[in-house]
Amino acid sequence: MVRSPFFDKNGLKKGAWSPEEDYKLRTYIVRYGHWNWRELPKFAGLQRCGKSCRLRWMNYLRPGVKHGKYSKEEEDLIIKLHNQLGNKWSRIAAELPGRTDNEIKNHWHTHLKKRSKESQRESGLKEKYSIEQSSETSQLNGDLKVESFVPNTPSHAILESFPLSPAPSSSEISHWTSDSNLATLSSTSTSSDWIAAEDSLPSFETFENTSEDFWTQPFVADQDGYKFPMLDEGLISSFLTSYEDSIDLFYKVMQELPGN
DNA sequence: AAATTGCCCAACCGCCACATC
DNA sequence: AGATGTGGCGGTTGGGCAATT
Repeated sequence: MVRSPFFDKNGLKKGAWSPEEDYKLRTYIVRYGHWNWRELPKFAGLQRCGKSCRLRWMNYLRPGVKHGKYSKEEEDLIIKLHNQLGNKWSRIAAELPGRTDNEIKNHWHTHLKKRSKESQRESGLKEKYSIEQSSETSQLNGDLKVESFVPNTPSHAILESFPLSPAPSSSEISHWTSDSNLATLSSTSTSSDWIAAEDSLPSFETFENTSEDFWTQPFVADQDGYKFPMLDEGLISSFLTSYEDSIDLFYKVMQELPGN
């Protein structure tokens, strides 16, 4: 489905990401943030260009990114927004929590473009029909109002269905309550080990907001060989604890919602 | 069962806007 | 004011996979 991995002339890896690469990128960003995409791969131990890392993070690894089936409401909203904004995928994505511009763009081209054309044709036919009808009926009975075609749902209806967005899905969160299994990984670990370890990682956002001068600190290397700015240990552990607490709370709330 | 076709989506590429020097 | 660096956006592509022949 994706390009097979290969190395370009500059020695940079291209193509599909391995679980190990995902793990390295996610671990690095969760711990230290994306302070500079160009430099980040070097520090994270990745043979990728910064752009590739950014894309992988934004479209796949970032907490809260939803994958899988689109709801009818989401599809209607995409069509509506596309009618209003055109191919402004990032603007459209901003209205759909958890969906990325890339994913929406793909979904549009593979599913919705056809549907949109069909409904436009239908509405065109309806309009034509209604004009013909109304001119006929008005001639006979005077004016008659014809209901216009309204295929869309208001955007707030979608937004209200994601009260805590952007946030990880409940299935992701259930794996994020500790990062204890990270320490057990090594170069001999299997793909599923890397995937399981990845799923245990928390978001960086809270931490990022906590320390404004985070990236002005000098760099050191941690036990995994990652380089990162020097930080107060207490700050890191308080971030992890508070994040885990809020995740637990969120998970509890999700379980108590109707339908769960 | 094998070959062909078309769909789907992750990832790449080029360009642009903005920030910084 | 111009050069350079970086992030972000939108168009396009490669190739796995399921459906069809």
